[in-house]
Amino acid sequence: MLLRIDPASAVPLFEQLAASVRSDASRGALRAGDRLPAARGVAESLDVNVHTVLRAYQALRDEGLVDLRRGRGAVVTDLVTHYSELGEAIPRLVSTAKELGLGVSTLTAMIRQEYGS
Amino acid sequence: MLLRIDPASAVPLFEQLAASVRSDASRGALRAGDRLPAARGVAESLDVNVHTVLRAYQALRDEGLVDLRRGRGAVVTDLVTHYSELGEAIPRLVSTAKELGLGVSTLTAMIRQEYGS
DNA sequence: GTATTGTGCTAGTGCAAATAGAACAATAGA
DNA sequence: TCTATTGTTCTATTTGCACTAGCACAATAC
Repeated sequence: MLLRIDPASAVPLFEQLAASVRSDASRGALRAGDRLPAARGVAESLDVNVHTVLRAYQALRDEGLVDLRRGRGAVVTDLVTHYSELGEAIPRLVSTAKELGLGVSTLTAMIRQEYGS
Repeated sequence: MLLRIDPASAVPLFEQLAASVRSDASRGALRAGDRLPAARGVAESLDVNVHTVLRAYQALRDEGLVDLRRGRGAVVTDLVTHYSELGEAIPRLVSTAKELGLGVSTLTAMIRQEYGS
């Protein structure tokens, strides 16, 4: 379990952290019952604030990927199996978009639009 | 040509405006040579600032979807044909994500992650 | 019992979105 | 050519969010 961030990116740190976990989930590197590293430890090793890490964890809890409780930490739920199902569809769409010369923000904006309808 | 926004959304107004145009493009409702409504008119009818509309137009210009010049307005380029090619792949992915119970931000975050790799 | 871990609170800083007003420049059309 | 239209550029202000910081609190594990 390794969390990665790019401090220079425009994407918020807490979103990068959550995305890092989701990425592991869709790659099959995470299984139900696995425990994410403690927020305080992550914060120290990445040199970010504890609240920032916890905000990422809470985002993952809101979408049901982890179970979050004090004393115990962040535990991956059964939902993780669903994430790996998207592990094929997403790279396919992204490569298509790249071939067409579409940027990230363009593609995500189109998806947001589609979601709302 | 109808631009729609949701002032209550967390998504920036200028991005919503750009997304609205992209949506029309991918639906085939826009053709090369079509002209977007003047920024001042859009701003007035949607009750937003002119600069906000122009920022959306400039974003569309940066990605090559429109040609932007004073006096003439925003004219849709040939790139619009590419957008319609994604008109099938995106709804398919989105419906899959919805079936899995994934939210918008989750899906877009996963795509951002995939894009960077 | 004690350390660990998330929860909740207040407060401050920095940045981007959005608004506002004005002057300017290129294009279209009469 | 003259005039209205339309995007461009500039400065300035307000607002909200991300992030940091420190602290006390509560639940869980060992």
